[in-house]
Amino acid sequence: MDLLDDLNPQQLAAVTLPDEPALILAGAGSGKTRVLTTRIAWLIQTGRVGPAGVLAVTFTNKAAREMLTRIESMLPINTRGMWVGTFHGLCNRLLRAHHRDAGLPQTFQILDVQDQLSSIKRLIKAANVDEERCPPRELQFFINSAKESGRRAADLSAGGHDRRWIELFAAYDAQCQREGSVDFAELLLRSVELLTRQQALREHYQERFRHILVDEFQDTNALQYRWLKLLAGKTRPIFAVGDDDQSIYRFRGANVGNMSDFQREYDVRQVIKLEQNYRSHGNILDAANQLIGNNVRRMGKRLWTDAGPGEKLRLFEAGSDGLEAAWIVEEVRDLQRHGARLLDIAILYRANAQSRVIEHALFNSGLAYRVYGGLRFFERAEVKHALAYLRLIANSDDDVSFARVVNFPPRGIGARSVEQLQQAARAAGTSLFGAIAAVGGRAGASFAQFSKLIGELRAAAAGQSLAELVEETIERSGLMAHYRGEKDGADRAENLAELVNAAAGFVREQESDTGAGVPVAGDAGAQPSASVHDAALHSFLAHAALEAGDNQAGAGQDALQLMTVHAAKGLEFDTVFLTGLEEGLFPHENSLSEADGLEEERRLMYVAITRARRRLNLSFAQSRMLHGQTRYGLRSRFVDELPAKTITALTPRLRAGFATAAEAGPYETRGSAWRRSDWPAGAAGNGSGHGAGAEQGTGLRIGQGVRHARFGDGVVVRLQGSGSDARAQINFGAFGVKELLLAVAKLQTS
DNA sequence: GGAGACTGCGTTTTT
DNA sequence: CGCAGTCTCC
Repeated sequence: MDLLDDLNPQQLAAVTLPDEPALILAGAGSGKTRVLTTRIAWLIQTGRVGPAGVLAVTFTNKAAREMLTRIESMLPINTRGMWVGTFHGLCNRLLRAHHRDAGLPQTFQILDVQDQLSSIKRLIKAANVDEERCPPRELQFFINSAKESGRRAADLSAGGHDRRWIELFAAYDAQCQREGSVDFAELLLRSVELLTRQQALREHYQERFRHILVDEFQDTNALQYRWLKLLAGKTRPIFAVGDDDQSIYRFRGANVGNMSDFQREYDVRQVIKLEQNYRSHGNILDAANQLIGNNVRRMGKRLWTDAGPGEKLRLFEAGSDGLEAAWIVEEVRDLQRHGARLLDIAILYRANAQSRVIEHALFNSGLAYRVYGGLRFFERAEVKHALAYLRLIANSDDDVSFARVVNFPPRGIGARSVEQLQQAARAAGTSLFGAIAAVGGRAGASFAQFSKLIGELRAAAAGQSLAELVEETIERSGLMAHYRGEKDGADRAENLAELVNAAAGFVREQESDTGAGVPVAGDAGAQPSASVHDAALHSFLAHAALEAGDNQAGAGQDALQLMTVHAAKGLEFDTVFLTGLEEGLFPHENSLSEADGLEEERRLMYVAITRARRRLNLSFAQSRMLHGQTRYGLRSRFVDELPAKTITALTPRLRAGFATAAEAGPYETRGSAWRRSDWPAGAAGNGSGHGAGAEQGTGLRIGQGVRHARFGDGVVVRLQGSGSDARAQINFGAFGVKELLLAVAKLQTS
């Protein structure tokens, strides 16, 4: 059977496991996705299950798509009946099909994080609560945490929580219910409640889904686990794939404990470990294994490869963050000279703020780069504005959207008018839109005009394609004209135009197949939708909320890949630069006070290391500009946890640094081959201007040795100001650290 | 209603 | 330092 060709024994065992609960511990690069998809294909091919009996859950849309693509390439079957998607996408599908039983309008809107926040802000204002006493973000976190642990306001006791918060939680849920909107956590909670309450429905799905497969199981939260258990019932096997060593989302509610709970609760007989790694060379894996071995709470796993040791890891100590960036530029150029593509090189960091210095250096060097993790397409303000109009067309009671665009583009409806309308709405118990008739005067006339616009767009929609509706909406709402008239609005206007394309593309995809996250008629208990166009619009809006879209265009271009370690999870690169390996930054200082915080940081480091296929470059800086001031960091403890024999330490020509000599503690350099550093002329200047303040023009840089007539030999630890105000802090050892005005002080460089 | 000053804040973030 | 969100004044 060619499906099973080339699987290693453990993979084969996992793929062909009998129908029983299974836990697959899949190490980084061990062929996890392959096992998951081959398992599905094998189950179908051997007739153990039909496509409609498969439920496969992932966390990201990308992973879900990848899974579908692979299955389709393995089997000549229609994946239409299969439920493959994200937790949220599948919940959306479930709730659309059974909206009545779930107590929702069929047209319920999905609130993304921003929508939810503005909804909460509106609520706080309406309840006359002081935002100081109740920060919206904190309330949002409170509500989401509660929901993700399966609790509603009624389930919370006042003890421990502020009673006001619980009241606001209840009021928020009531507001969402009234407006027909559902936040991300609600999608899950509503589904869990629906399945818990409706026995017949639950049994229907338990009967239907004969095999349930879960990806990245270590990232599931309490509610998602409950959801899985409800669908599996007592009989259906769950095939859970995960890696406890790659659990890095605890701060978002993920509970690694689900893995051992699952093992216990389902009496999993055999945990299959996938430990053969097909990604990285030996030295990289040795480093990863030794590092993660320092974690106490593990299920236990050791990656190995038959690819040979490969290159050693390289460790670079930079004088400053700017110099670290300059070094990366040099190294990248070197790799390029040896034929490497930029696309295969990643620069990773712990926190987004670190990217700026690196971007600066890359920009000046002319190297192409792409930063992941910014605003995504459907999260952009202009796109959200357009979507708000579309949502109003779909459901005029959507107050979130109403408030967002009633005066955007500006049409003379101010805060006072909106307040007036809000009062009228509250008095009459209607939505904002529904209260328009109750407002008189000039404000009333403005509102009526807005209402007319929405009504006309809705009427026109009946005879239009989705793309035409989108286009007409952005034109007649005035959005397009607004951005065209703005001096920096060209990009935004372009994004609006792109939204029309996105709508057209979406419809095309719908027609060719039925992807996850789309309401499907024909499921048990499904209620037919009102009209074809309505359905298309609603699907599109759900799609926009559930899939934020690509980070940016140009993904395939040959450019360096910059991202946080979190964002790199699941990806791999020939060469990885892992930067900012300093105490306080990685591991992050905030994590040290949390229980299990250090272990999670170490798992993060483990994820970072295992991204590299051939080359892994580690770096840290003696000084780093953070929050407007220079900080001196020590080398990360994680660096010292790596096996010395896998590392080559590099050094810049001038290593006499303040941090090194006086503060860095045990600083012997390990590894053997010291590299004769070949700084390009002016490299120090390159990294300046940004990281280390006034390096430029002073002829000095951090870490440089200098001689003063009175204080003797010293080391530059900080530079600030420029021109005649340029000053340097210099450590003169016995004389202490002095701040000198460079225009005055006579310094000799040494 | 909107541009420009002012303040406060600063891990990570699949949906 | 750089930004996002708020405030103030026209």
